[in-house]
Amino acid sequence: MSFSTKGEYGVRLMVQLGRRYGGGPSSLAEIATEEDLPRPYLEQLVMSLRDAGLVISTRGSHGGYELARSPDEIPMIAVLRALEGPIAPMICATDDSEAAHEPTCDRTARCTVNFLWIRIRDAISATLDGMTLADLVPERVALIQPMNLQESRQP
Amino acid sequence: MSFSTKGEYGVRLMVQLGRRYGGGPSSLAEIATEEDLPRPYLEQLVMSLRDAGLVISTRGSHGGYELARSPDEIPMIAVLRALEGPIAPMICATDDSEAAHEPTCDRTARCTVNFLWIRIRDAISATLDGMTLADLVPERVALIQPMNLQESRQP
DNA sequence: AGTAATCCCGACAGATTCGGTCGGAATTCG
DNA sequence: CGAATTCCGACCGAATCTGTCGGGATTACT
Repeated sequence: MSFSTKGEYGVRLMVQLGRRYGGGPSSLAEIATEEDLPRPYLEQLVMSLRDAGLVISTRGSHGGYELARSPDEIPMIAVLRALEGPIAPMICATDDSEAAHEPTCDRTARCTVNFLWIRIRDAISATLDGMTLADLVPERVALIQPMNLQESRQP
Repeated sequence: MSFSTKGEYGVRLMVQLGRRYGGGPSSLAEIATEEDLPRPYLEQLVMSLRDAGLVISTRGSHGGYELARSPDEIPMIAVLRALEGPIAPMICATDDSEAAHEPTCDRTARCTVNFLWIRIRDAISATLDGMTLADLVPERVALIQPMNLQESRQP
């Protein structure tokens, strides 16, 4: 099971915006060139990010997109939720409204199976909860958290 | 991002086989009825499980499928890999051959992004590594690990 | 031997999603 | 005004998902 390229492209877009943070809006054409991604496709993705309040847009000439907040205030779980939808390995394990969605499970044997999806969902959420965009912006990764790269190599 | 119904149906199938473990082969028709799933579709799924060595088949009349080993010797990560393919949130984070697939990443900015996918992958793998089919077979869940259900409710 | 049950296997097919493309309208800056 | 840019909806080919169908191979039972 995998994320789609929406997730990948969108995160790369956010990283680029992170590097440019504080320098005013950047045009999509600029970012599409730098990341070698199709600009019209990025247009679609950035809409989701804008609707989620993660980036703000400036229309007209010299317009573009920029982060709505500083990178360390943008949790990666919010980015991926905006791009890929709710983080749920299975419908019966959505994490949006945390309470009272048990009735969606109708059969008995499946409850034990549900337990599996919930564990997976929680593992992903826990990982994403601990990360912000700042952890992925190159300068900060190199300066502040070099040990994270070491940790993740061979766990 | 989510697993497909292949994963769900396949796991439910395995749980059913877990409950019947030790009682000889069970026909797919039987399991399809009990889980209310389309039998021809289950046929496809069970092929993957058989090819992965997780279940063994007996042909002919009174034939069917049964677990290849006892439930506590079947790690859930093997079940999901057989059903859904490699557990990788993104192509650059496959976990099959653990060494030397860095060269697939060609751009520089993406390396920091790759770091994210690897963390997610590791989180899922770690969760799945700790679970076997025995954890999902109803009787054992109720008798041996009731506290797990408590733990996972509101983390 | 015959028959019923069952796995095995490949082909097909409708729906949905993925991964974009295209064209144009609206907005803003110079 | 004109150029740059976002905004937005429509469209589209390919792949995947979620099955269905038909028949062949194998075995147990009578």
